[in-house]
Amino acid sequence: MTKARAGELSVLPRSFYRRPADKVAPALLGRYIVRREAGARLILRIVETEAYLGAGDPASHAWGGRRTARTSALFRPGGCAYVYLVYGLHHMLNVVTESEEEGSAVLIRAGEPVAGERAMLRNRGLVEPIVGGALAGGPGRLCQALGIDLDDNRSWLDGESLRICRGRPSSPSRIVAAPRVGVDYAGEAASWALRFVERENPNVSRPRPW
DNA sequence: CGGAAGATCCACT
DNA sequence: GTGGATCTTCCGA
Repeated sequence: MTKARAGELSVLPRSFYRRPADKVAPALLGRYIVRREAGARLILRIVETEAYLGAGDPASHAWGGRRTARTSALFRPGGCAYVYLVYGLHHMLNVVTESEEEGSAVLIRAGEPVAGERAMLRNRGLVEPIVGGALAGGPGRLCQALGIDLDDNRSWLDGESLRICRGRPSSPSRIVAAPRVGVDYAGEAASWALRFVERENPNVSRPRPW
């Protein structure tokens, strides 16, 4: 676990998110998610993301301009969180991109522990230190490790309790693009290379595209 | 109003 | 590799 340095903890400006999701997604690799929880600071370095392009993307919750109570946060301005529940069990953390009403976002799929690993283990309901990469490898695990739930839906990602900071951006040569996970229902869009991972990073979820 | 499916994870074979 | 957990949302009748 590498220590976070001061410059790495400056928050990303909202303008960072005001561009297409397929540009934001790779640019988020290496950034730090910083969670404040009861005085403790939990930090994950982002190592895997997926872009969801909005109304024109059959895999997106905004497909065809669909808009419901659950997905309303997806239509907020870039820089907000969109959190929802799948399978009745797992929370998913998304970053809204572009300007409001676009319905585009980036799903945060995996992170590498930088600080607060103890608290994350507790949040996961684990006692023993974790086996390689599984602490926050996967979107459900990541949310559980950080204690993210529907209370975080609609919040800005530059706030006290949850923010994304500059971190150490992944070098472009180590970024791999691949099809998104779990979107077989989306037809041809299931093969679009909108999943971005840091190559060889053990925290990346399955299947590993390298 | 019913039913099906879901941007997942874990345990077990 | 397969199936079960668990429940909200959404669409069609």
